Amino acid sequence: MARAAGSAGFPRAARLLLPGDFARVFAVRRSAASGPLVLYACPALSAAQPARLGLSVSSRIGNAVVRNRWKRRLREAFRQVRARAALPHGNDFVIVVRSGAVPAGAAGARQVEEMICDLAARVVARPAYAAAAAATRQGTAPQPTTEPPRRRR
RNA sequence: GGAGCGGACCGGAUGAUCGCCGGCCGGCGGAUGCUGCGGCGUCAUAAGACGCCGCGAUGACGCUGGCGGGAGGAAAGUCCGGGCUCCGUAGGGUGCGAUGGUGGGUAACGCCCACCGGCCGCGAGGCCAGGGAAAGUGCCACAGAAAAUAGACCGCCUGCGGGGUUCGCCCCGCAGGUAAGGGUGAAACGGUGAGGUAAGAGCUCACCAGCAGGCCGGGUGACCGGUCUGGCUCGGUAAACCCCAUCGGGAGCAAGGCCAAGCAGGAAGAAGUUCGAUCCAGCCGUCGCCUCGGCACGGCUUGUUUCGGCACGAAACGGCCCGUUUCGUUACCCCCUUCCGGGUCGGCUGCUGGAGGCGCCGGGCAACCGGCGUCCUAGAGAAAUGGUCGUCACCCACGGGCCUUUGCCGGCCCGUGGGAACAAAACCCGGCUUACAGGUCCGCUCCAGUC
RNA sequence: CGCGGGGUGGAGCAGCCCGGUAGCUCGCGAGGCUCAUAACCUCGAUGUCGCAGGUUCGAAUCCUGUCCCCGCCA
Repeated sequence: MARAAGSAGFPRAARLLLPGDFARVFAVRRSAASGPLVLYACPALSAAQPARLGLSVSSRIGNAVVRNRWKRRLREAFRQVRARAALPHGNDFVIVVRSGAVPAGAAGARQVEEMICDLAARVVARPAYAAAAAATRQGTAPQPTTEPPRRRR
């Protein structure tokens, strides 16, 4: 099991790494957007599990340096927020980057942290999300995990 | 001092703290499998419980501590070349593609070095797809008479006819000669001089330029120098087709190997029988043997087994042909081929020590090669090398002070504010190309000044 | 990783193979027709042919390099 949520570390277990994880999060279709970021959320299989993060930065954003800069900035911000226990447990998040400019410096880092907290709180607070969470935890509706994400075609 | 040419190199340093990736060394827990990890099933849900399978005392797994390591000169673009892996093998011709002075370097190259030739620059130097146009085909707009086996628009000359005349000749037409002169064009079929002619013309001659061939000398060679002969002169374009020479089998680490898990199969298909050998079977024969049913030997075949040859079909063989190899050829099944469909996309490995870096010596003009010594320097995988706060160094702007100067310029110090590029390994190397803040060093050229 | 296509007035496309004049439709501007608008008629303007270099007398076209956009395969 992963270590306690109060820890400041950011182990691999706190990351979304498999294509299936991403597909499940996108299939739930619960998102909020603010500025350059879009945050997708999905109830995890166990509600006590600490929050997990996945990143999606397309090549449209910039070259490899810019994309890596975004990912590091977001991982660091997520780590800080997670250490303060400011994120609701039992959720998986995927953050999609929409625009190119990376916020720099300490002020930029704080800004990103606030943005993540705000977006996560907004998505999780919705009534529809609570219903989805209940359905997932019941185990009666595990369809989003197996359903392919490209339904809009 | 100014302007410039060629080459080599650096790509911030350091500290605190919090993180990430992988390596090594520990500590604690840890089973006659009830406690760990992975998977499956059932039940349930807040973490879970139970069962089964596999792994784990060579220590799995969890927690935790320490040590040392962690992007580039282009890691980039993916434009070439190789290693490596698989395609059972990597053959000949043709096609296709690439390359294109010569010699060398190299694992190899479209790369590098040296040299040759051409062009540019006062020079240091720079650039060049730089084989063949007398093997063939095509094209050369507009202008111009004519644009490629040359060609008569004006002009010049001769002859004939007509007309005019100041009797010198002039004008018009026709036929012919002529490439000297005109003008066009990117390009007009050698140049100068003399002879020659009705006028002219390489028509002839001398010299020069250029072409082809022979010989001599130098060089490994590209080529250079000299000499003789020839026809007297030959347009450009091959980054137009083409010819010649050389090279190239295909795919790519998502290659390939192992483990786990999972699923579902279906449809269609062409081509043989003649010959040789052989096994079995049957029939016939034999002054053969004998326990009278067989054995032995020989021959035959509408049969039959296997092999070979030939023929046909398919594949290896992703252009085609030949050749080679494999499989198949009465029907069904199997096999083979083609088409459609289904499942997986998890883990381990390949995975980093190599055509490797540095130093010295030797060979070579050099690229590079050889020897010796020494060093170990990233291995991620939704993809690690980062965040924050300082200090120092660098650059820019502004302000102030000092030095220098007639002044501008310039130099040093302090303060404030800002900036700090291009860009991140993805199997590994050798190159090429492109991007790049700022800076360092070496060699050389030209111009000006001083001694 | 491997491969293919494209970049031409404001928009969408021809022209490129086989070099010499950049054209079509819509749009835009002016004028006409109409009481007026649309439609229609006449006229007109607008092009570094993505960029750089080369071959050629001459390049949108041929060659090389480079930048950007779109797509395909596993």
